[in-house]
Amino acid sequence: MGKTKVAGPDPIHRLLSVGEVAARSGVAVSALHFYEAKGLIQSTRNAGNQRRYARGMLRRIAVIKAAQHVGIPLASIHAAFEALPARRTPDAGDWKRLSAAWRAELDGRIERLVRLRDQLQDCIGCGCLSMAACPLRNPHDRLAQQGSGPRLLDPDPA
Amino acid sequence: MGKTKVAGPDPIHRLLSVGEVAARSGVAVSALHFYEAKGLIQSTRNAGNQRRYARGMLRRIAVIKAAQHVGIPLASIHAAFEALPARRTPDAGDWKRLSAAWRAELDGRIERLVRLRDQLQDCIGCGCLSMAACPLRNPHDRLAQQGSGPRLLDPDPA
DNA sequence: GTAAAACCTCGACTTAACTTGAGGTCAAGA
DNA sequence: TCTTGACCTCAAGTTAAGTCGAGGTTTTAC
Repeated sequence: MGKTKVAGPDPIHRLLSVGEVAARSGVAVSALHFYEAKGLIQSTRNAGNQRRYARGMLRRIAVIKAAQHVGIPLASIHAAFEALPARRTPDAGDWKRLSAAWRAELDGRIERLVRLRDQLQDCIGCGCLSMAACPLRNPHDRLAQQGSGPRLLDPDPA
Repeated sequence: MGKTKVAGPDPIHRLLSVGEVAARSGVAVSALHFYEAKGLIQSTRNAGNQRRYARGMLRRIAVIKAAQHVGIPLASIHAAFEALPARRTPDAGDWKRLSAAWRAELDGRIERLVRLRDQLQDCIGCGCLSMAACPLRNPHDRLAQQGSGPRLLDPDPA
């Protein structure tokens, strides 16, 4: 990827082309198209039907990336964005609420992962999956009762 | 799913059919076929070309499920299994080594997730992605240098 | 001995999150 | 003006981890 030309010191209100947004956000042009199709970002069009982005979109994209990075699926990000003010640019308070919600989700996920880690060690490491204490154990005398087999470890509340 | 018939108290060396394994492991028959195609499990065939599993395969499947549950992809599970003794049944020590390796991986993942959670809060929550201290910030003066954009947060070492 | 249940293979479909390519248009510099 | 390079749309491909169905065989139970 060569560098996208940037025409000098941009006036603060200049709209950005899709290539510029891609370069600055580190997201591929195709991904931006994709996000737009999914309703995660918006753009206006110029006379020649090319996308033009307001600078604020960069923050939105940064938030998308951050959320993705911690494993939040696009669908959830989309849902969270729906809760943001309709068309006015979200302010500090808006973003703060968003991050608090995700923080809670992450706390839960971390906690779950810690539990799983410990169980994994007990279960695989014990060398005997037939021990009564082992959650991994699948007792011969208790076959799949619910059609979904033994719920090893814990069910994913996602 | 109706219950699969089990012909009384099975002799300990009887081989299991795919349906029995499915019922006991809680894994669908189609998934067992899939795992076999991927080389994660093995079976022999009877005269009529039907799969027959040694009892030990149940443990292997339990380990697959446990690993999957903590987010380890099948490809990695497969790789880990390659390190197990070729055709002899893995013993306690073998499984112990495996779980230790995964434990380490999980420790890393948890640690990373904790860091990300804290950064997420600082970055999104701060209400100003342009602050110098914010890792999410994408400075105007430092455009994507390596063709992959700013490495927000931290790269995934998986 | 026959019917139902379980099994077989193979190909197509599913979701997520994109990428790649084809075929065509728009914009900017020499 | 002309030629790139950036952009457009839309369709199809990709990976993971399976599921589902069709069409056909084997086993089991009565």
